[in-house]
Amino acid sequence: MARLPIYLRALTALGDEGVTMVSSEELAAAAGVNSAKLRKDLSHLGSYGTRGVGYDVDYLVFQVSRELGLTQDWPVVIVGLGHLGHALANYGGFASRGFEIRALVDADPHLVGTQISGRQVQPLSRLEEIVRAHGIAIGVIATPAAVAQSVCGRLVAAGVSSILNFAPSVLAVPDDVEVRQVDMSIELQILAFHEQRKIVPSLVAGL
Amino acid sequence: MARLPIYLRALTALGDEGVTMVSSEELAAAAGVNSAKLRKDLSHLGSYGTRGVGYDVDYLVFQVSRELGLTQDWPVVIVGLGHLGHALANYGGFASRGFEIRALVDADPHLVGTQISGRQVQPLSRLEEIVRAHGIAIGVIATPAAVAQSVCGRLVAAGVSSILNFAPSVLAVPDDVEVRQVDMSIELQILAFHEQRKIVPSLVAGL
DNA sequence: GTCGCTTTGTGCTTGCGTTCACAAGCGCTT
DNA sequence: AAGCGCTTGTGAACGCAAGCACAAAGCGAC
Repeated sequence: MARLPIYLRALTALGDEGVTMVSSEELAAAAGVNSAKLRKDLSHLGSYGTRGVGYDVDYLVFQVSRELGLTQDWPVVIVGLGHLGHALANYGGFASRGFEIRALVDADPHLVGTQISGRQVQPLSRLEEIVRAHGIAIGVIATPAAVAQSVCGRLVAAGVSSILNFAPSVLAVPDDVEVRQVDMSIELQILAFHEQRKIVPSLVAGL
Repeated sequence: MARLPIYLRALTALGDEGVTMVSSEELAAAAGVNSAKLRKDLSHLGSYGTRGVGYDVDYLVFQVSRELGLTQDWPVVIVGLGHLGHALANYGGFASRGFEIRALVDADPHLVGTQISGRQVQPLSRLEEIVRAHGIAIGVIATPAAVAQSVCGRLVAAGVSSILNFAPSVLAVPDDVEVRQVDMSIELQILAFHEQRKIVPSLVAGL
C-alpha cells in the first residue's frame, strides 16, 4: 500500500520522541488519515497490535520496514545532474531510509568527472555497464524531458525495474517495470486550479 | 481534476510538434490514460471536440489553461533554500507555466542577502510582510521537517491558501487551505515495496 | 442530398477503496 | 477470579471513479 511509508515516517518520528506504544487513533492523526483505514492497512501485514493497548512503536517500525523491503539496502543510480539531480544527490533522506546512491551519471562532458556529494559523475555512455556492475534495480531520472524516454529505455534494458521520473514526460515501459512520476509544475497547477475555484464561485454566486 | 495538467503537458508537446488536431485516442496515449476517461474529463469543461474529427489542439490548450487558472500569473514564495529550494528557484518550468517566483526566504543568515537565480534571499522574519506585499497565495516549503509546520502556520496566517510541501512532515492546516505533499523518500519506498514483491513471490512459489 | 465512416459525449455497470459500527480480545482493578 | 473499559480487527454498507458500449453528430464521398 502506498500509505505505508507515511505510517513509517510517523512511527519513526514518534519513536524519536520516546513514545513506545501508540493507538491507531493517535497514529492516524499523526499520519493524517482515518483510524479505521490505518487499522485495515496494518491488518494486511498481520496482527501486530494488542487490543486495549495499541501498537508497539519499535516492533511496528520493524514490521512495516520489512514489508516495504527496507531491511535491505537498495542501490540507486541518478541520471541527470542539473540543479535537481544535484539536490537529490546531496539529499540525506535517502541513505537514512535504506537507499544508497551508488552512481551519478550525466551526458554533459563538463560535469563528468566532477565530484558531487563525494561521488564522481560518470559519463552517460557507461550507463548500462554501471547498472549491471552494481546490480542496480532502481533508477532516478532527473534529465530534461527530451532525453527522459531514451534514458528510461536504456535503464530498463540494462535491468532496472523501478524508475522515479522527475522529467515532465510520460514514460513508456514494459508492464513489469514500475514508474513513479514527480512533477513540480503539475503540483503547482493543481494548486492553481483550487485557488481559482476559490475565486470563481464567488463570481458565479454574484450572478 | 488532477489529470488536467497532464493533458495540458501532452497538448503543448503536440502543439510544438505542429499537430493541429488530435483525437481522444491519440491524446490519451500521449497522456498515458484511457481514452474514455480523457473524454469524460474534457467533457466536464464543455463540448470542445468535433465528432468525427477530434479536438483542436490550440483551442483545447486555451480551454484547459483557463480551467486551471493559468491565464493569470500566480506569484509564489519559496521558503527554505537548501539544495532543493535552490533547484526549485532555478527551475525554468515554473515561469513558462504561469507561475512567478516572487520571493525567496530562508532563516540562515549566511544565505540571506545572497542572489539565487537573480533574486535576493530575504530573511524569514520578513515572511508575513513579503506575502502580504505581493499578494502571494501559493507557498512552497522546502525547509527541514522540524520547522515546516511553523512556516506553514505563518504562511497561512499571512494569507497563503495553497501550499506545496517538500518537507517530510504532515502539515495541519485549516479546511480552506490546500496542501500538496511531495516526498522523494516516500516515492522511493513505494518503488522498493514493488521491487520486493517481485522477489518475494518467487520464494513463496518455491514452498 | 444521402450514405457511410469516424469520433465525440455519456448512461450504465462494475469494481475498488473508504468508512461505519460492532464483536472479539486484552489488561487492569477490585 | 471476575468484571469493566479500552482498543484492535473486520464484516457490511456506502460512495466514487473507471471503463464499456452505444447513441448522437459531423465530415467527406459519391
